[in-house]
Amino acid sequence: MSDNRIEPAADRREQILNAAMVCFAKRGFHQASMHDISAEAGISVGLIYRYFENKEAVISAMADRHKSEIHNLLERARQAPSLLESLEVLFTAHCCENSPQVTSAFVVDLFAEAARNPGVRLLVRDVRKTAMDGVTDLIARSPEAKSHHLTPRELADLIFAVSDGMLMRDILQPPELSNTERRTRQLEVTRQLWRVIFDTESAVSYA
Amino acid sequence: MSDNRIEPAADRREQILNAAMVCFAKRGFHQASMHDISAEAGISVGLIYRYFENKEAVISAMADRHKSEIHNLLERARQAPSLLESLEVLFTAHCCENSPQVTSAFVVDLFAEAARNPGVRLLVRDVRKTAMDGVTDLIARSPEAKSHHLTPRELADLIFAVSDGMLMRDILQPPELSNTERRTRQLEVTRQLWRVIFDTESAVSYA
Amino acid sequence: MSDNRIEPAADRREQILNAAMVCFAKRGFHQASMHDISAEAGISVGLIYRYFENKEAVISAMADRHKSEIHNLLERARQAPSLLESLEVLFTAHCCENSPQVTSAFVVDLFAEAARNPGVRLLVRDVRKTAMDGVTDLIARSPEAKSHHLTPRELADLIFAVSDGMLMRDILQPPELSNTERRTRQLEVTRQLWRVIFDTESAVSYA
Amino acid sequence: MSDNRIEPAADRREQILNAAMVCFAKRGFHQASMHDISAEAGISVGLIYRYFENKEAVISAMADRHKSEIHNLLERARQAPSLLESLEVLFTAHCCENSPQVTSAFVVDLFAEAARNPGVRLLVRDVRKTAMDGVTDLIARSPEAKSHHLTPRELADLIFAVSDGMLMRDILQPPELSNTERRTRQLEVTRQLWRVIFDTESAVSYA
DNA sequence: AATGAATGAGGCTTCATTCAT
DNA sequence: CATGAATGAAGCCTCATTCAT
Repeated sequence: MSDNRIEPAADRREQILNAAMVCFAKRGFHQASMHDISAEAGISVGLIYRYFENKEAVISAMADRHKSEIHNLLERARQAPSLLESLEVLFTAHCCENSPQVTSAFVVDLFAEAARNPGVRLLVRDVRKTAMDGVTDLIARSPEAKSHHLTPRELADLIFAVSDGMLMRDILQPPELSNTERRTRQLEVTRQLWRVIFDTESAVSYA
Repeated sequence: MSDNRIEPAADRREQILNAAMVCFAKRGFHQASMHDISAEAGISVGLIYRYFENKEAVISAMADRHKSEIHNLLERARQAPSLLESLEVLFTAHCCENSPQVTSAFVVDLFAEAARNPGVRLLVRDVRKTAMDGVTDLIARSPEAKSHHLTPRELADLIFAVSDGMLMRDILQPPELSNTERRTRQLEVTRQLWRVIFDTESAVSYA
Repeated sequence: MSDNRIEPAADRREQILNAAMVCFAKRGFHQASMHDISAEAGISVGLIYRYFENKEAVISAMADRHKSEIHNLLERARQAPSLLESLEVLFTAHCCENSPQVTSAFVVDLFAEAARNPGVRLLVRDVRKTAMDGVTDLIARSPEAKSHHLTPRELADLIFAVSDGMLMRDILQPPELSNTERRTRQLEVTRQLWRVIFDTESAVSYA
Repeated sequence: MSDNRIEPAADRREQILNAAMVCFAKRGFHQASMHDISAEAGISVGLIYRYFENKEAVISAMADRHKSEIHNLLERARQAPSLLESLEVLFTAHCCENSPQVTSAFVVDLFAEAARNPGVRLLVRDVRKTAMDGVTDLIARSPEAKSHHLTPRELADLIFAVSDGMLMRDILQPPELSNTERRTRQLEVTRQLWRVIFDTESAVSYA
């Protein structure tokens, strides 16, 4: 009565997408071959075509998974006890093997793809919008932001820019760096952003 | 006595790199074929190989051009009359057809390539370091930053993150958007960042 | 229940190698294109690469087949009732469509390749050594050679030199010559060699 | 009054052919590129086409040079004081840097080419005929062969076969072997051939 | 006479995709 | 459902040859 027989088709799709994610992160969308993916998944090439119309469809499905992963991330962020902790969740997801869909290399590739592929662009745009709305809401509800002279939306804009920028920064790290180390570095910037946005000392220093 | 015969070899390289930039921005490094590039440059495929050992070498040369373009950008930023204006130069270079080497799509592709290609990674890392040092210096010399509670380096970190993040955001814009419009949007964020970092009102609001 | 399904993979390799042999003999290793081979084999180009890593590997496999063909030849020679008949087997193998791996043009190309390609050189050297040992043994066991003033090894040296030389001679024959005719000419030389080495009349004439 | 200005055109041809010989011996006819040859000759590619219609013509000219080299060789052999010494000259020409046109690798390539290229085949056939006639004559005039039970032509056939066979054998030698060493090995076989053909002891042993 | 930039056909190889089993 | 052999278009690169200078 193992639960991997409940929805075999869906499972297969997952299995393939997991393998594809490994390959895409390792080699990039267009450098990873269907054979790479089938080998990583331990199945035959032909089987992939039973579950996905073509390679493009795998990429799209991947982007879809990214979308739902971002949703989860947002949910986790929402449940954090404070806004700072929410931000820390958002900013370090790509240093966490639980969220392989947020790997820096993958996300950057996703954007590169979005730049040429209208379908992916729409999808990513949609993801960003949802995420942005979520974070705006998060901020709006946080006591710290109440009296800030920037609107919640403006703050969310900034926060997302920094988050994306850190993804790109992460790519330049030596690949042998551990997740924990990379996480530490990302947290430093998070805290700086925090202080810049909310720290009252900035006021004092100008007094 | 036309001036297109002064340095034929160097000119050819430039011509090829210009064409390559167009193709890379349009289709991505690995999706652009050598034939695409030769056609865009109006020459034969074989000729490219007189000037570049292989496609990889074209990509590297491209990354090199990006490096010097960033140097120029930094110089221009340095000459701006105020720190805010420096930042505006830095943040809008990719909305300007004078700087095709800073096109958002190209830069994102460059990072995607850096994620797998150690040679490109080192180069991009080097570019970032130089640029970061330049901006840190810029900040250190600006009166506004003197009494800031974040160090110039920390501020530069933030500024770069935002700058990179905005590149990624730029990619999601509809492609038909004009440079001016895109520029306007980028400037909004720049100003928000500025206010967050330096605006004294933030202090007041906490009073 | 046709017997062409027994060992599909091995059969494919054979099929490809057979086609390659035809092409190599007709045009030479480096003049024969992969397309030529695929066309001769009646398959697609890509399929060759499922069975051989690259063209070099096809050449090597070809050299390997030559090796085993030479082994067979030696075996046949060993089973001949007399040394003379053994030599006739050895000297006329290249005039026989049963042994396409000993075609003169192919063997000469193999040596030409051996001159530049260390891998092939080692392989051919190995083949020669084995063959030489076999022939030396053949001679040592023959009654005619017992009292010869040259050692079996020295005789084998000579015999091989003549055999190789006849391959080269064979190349200069008009291509329209039939196998039987070419065979006849080769046998003449074989018999001359025989008489020179073993004929007692040579003694008489000096008496 | 330097003599390299008497026939500039002829000199250029020689210079090119010398370079071509180096390249052909090193890489083979079809693996050597026109650029290789021009670089070896220290001239431009285009210049080769002023002296030769195309690559094929260079190969043919090369074969022609081989022909005259063989003529010279024959002349030298003819002037040797004894038949044995004539044979030694003939059998070791390819171990001598004075005769680069008889390099083993080159000659084998020439035969490989002759197998597909009718023009080259005719030429090589012609060379062999002349050489064969020369050697037949040499033998006919030598006292040793007078009373031999094989005709001079038959002996020449054998001698040529051995000579060619030794060329092929030479190819398998390790490339680092010096000319002197290779020469020594070739002479051993020459002497064995000699003893087999002419040594009276062969008679005695059968007595 | 000499150069070498330029061309483009053609070679090797890969890979998305199909289909018989 | 699953396999993997098979296809062939397309990509990278080389090289014989030409031609403006």
